[in-house]
Amino acid sequence: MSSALEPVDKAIARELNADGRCSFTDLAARVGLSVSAVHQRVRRLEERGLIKGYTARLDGDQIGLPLTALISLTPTDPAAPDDYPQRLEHIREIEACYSVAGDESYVLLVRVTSPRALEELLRQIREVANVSTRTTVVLSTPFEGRPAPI
Amino acid sequence: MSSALEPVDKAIARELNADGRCSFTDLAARVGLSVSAVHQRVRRLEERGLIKGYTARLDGDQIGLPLTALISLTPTDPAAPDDYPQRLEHIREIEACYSVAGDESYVLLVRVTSPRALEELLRQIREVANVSTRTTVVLSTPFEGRPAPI
DNA sequence: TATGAAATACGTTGTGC
DNA sequence: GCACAACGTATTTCATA
Repeated sequence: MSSALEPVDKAIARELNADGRCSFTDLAARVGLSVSAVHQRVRRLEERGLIKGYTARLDGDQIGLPLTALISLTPTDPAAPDDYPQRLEHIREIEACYSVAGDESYVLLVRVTSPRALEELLRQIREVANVSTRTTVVLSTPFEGRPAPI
Repeated sequence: MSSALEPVDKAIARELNADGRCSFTDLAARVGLSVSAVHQRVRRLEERGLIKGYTARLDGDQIGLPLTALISLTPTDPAAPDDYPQRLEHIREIEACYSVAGDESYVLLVRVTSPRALEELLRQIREVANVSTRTTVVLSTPFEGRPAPI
């Protein structure tokens, strides 16, 4: 197994998760280490893949993607090889893809410009992955992307 | 309605969404504007709420939250006032809360340490929000948090 | 809104512990 | 693995167009 996560690294991860643009100077102060030590540790966390990247959280409505949906996938041909994520990866409207336990095989989180765009996206997903879909439209998002409980 | 999104602001949002720690200097070069102009625009996008914040994307396994689940909520008492998000907000294991169209009222995305923690979380959600739950366990995450198609 | 310049703060690397 | 110091670069503000 991978080596245990030290409290300092945990604190660094927590702080950067809550504020991804936090300066190394601030970060150092918050975790009680020198700037260069923090710098070194952040680099290692990035290399390890514990920190997978940094992103600005955007408002869907304001960037022209006001329609969010959850799409559950069921293979049409149960004997087909399970390469669905690969087949779907190039579709940029798909923000996330989860392999799930339950009646269906995958759940996708998608963002589109309009109901028409959703219709077209569903057609594309069914075609490219050979699946049937069940779509749950998101009416509103009380909250999203909250900091992890670490 | 809010004023239309200019191409430059769109580009800024796209770049920061893809790389949240990108420097203003780089950003300026990428969108073809001076550093101070970009600085000004980023501030405005933050104030407008188009940029809601910045975050480091973390690996659930490595931070000790290896179990992800989607939880659908159905109110036990259909006559009760709909203040579910408020009731659930304090539970930090809940990363996102979507109000959805369909058989159920809400879908939650949660991350926990173990099956036992999930069991306890479900108990807590049912108690605090007076709902019944349907849980879909995530087996693996082929991809997540990809950049928005803008 | 944009730019360019000036002052301050920060990132980054090397050295020694 | 950490701290300190030194250098170059980035951020931030302001004056000006």
